[in-house]
Amino acid sequence: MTKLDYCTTPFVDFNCTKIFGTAGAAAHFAKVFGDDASLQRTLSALQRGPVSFYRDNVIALDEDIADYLLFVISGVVRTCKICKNGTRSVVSFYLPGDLFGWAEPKLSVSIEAATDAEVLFIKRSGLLSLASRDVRVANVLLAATTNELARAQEHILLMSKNARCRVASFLTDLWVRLGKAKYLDVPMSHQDVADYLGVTIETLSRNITIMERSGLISRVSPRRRLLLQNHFGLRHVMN
Amino acid sequence: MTKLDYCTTPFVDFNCTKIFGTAGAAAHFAKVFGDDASLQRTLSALQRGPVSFYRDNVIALDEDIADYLLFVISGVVRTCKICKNGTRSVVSFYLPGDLFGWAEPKLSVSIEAATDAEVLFIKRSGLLSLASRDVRVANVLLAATTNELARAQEHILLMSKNARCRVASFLTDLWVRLGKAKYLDVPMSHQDVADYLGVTIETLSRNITIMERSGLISRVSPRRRLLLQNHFGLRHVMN
DNA sequence: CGCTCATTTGAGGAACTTCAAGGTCAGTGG
DNA sequence: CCACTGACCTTGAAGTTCCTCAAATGAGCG
Repeated sequence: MTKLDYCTTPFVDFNCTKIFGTAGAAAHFAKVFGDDASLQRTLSALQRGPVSFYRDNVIALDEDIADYLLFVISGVVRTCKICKNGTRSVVSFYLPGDLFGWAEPKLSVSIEAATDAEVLFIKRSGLLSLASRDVRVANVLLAATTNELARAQEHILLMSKNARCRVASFLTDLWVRLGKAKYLDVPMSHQDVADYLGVTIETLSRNITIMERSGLISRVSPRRRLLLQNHFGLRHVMN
Repeated sequence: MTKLDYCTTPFVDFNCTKIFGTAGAAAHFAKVFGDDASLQRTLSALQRGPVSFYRDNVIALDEDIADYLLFVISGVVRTCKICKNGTRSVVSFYLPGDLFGWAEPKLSVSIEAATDAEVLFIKRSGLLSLASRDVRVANVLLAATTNELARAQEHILLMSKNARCRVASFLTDLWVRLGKAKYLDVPMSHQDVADYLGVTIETLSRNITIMERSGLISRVSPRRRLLLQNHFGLRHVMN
């Protein structure tokens, strides 16, 4: 867990350049909500953005009123909590295509950009009333929520395992979520990963080294690029 | 974490005596769904039970198809997972009034009675189509899900703290969920609590002893009855 | 009373954290 | 081009927490 002095800048930059126009956002949206034109129009009336954030920008603070759901267009968004003793825990990472923010009525975590990221804000009340009229929307919302719940429960299970297993599981899971590319480019900092896994960065680093030495993974040239070499072995470490 | 030999009897007793009639179930239901008579009739057409389970009975196995949502009428229900190395983790406890079971499409945990318990089964598909017609039902479902999600996220935060903090938080949280009675009668076994907190029963026991010695709590005569004496001190231990 | 099961206590060892130092890399200015 | 800087990651050594194994104690029940 990080100490408070690692904490992110408490600065909301709502005026970042909009990289995507609404067309780009709609394309991302279509993957989730389908491509019904009239539905898309209704949805785009509810949305605000996309808004761009730089790494470590705060998107919404703990205790804020949760009026908007968030839809990640690019980058990685983290939800985290700083406790009184100054340690930080990362509750979840959200990748492009993820829809989240169901807290009622206030946030219990703060929402921050783990990398440079673009986020769409969708008025919660509007989406809810739309869902009561359109079953497709309701199903998307239900799916998003149950998916997030399933992920949270997996996270709980992970946290009662040892560090090696947590790291192996995290890397494999991230590799799957990012589309099983040849290389795994870990997009967030090791500090973020460590705070997500409930270990120190030193323990994280040591366990990556151990797994590298036993031939399960290897570090490749750019900053945080890994090659998962022995998936069978990784699964064994994951239990 | 428990070893496999502590595991629950893999035996489903669907023929236990029905203790409550439908009237009793309806009363519990009304607290959640309101007391509209016609809505109650529609709901009772979807429900099955209440079914009684003895402690440690399996209600539904991991990997089962999740056709039904569960509504706890009495007792405590736990969801848990046994991993390959034989250790068990408890993901969540559900108390009377809790509605849960949103896994899609298969369960990823098994559902078991942590104490003798009565459970109502509600056809998922029926409840969903009812929700698309009745906003009240939809809201109840949304509230149940977001509530469960919030609880899961709290659990994640808990798991990255030390053992003392986890135990204190668990006891306080349980005391609140059970209605802040004078005494806290912990309904589930220490093994269940330990597996929920990701510590051994020995660590759990030692930390209860330590908190008792420092005057935060005290053990009272019946089996697992505690008195939370110093709520301020407890909050301090919880961070 | 004597059985069983659940819980508590103790001692030793493993895993993880803490503290401290060293290394790597990209950006910056001489 | 090269040294300097700061952010980030890695490594080492010492200390703490928690787990494991083992035994004792306590509670409920025939």
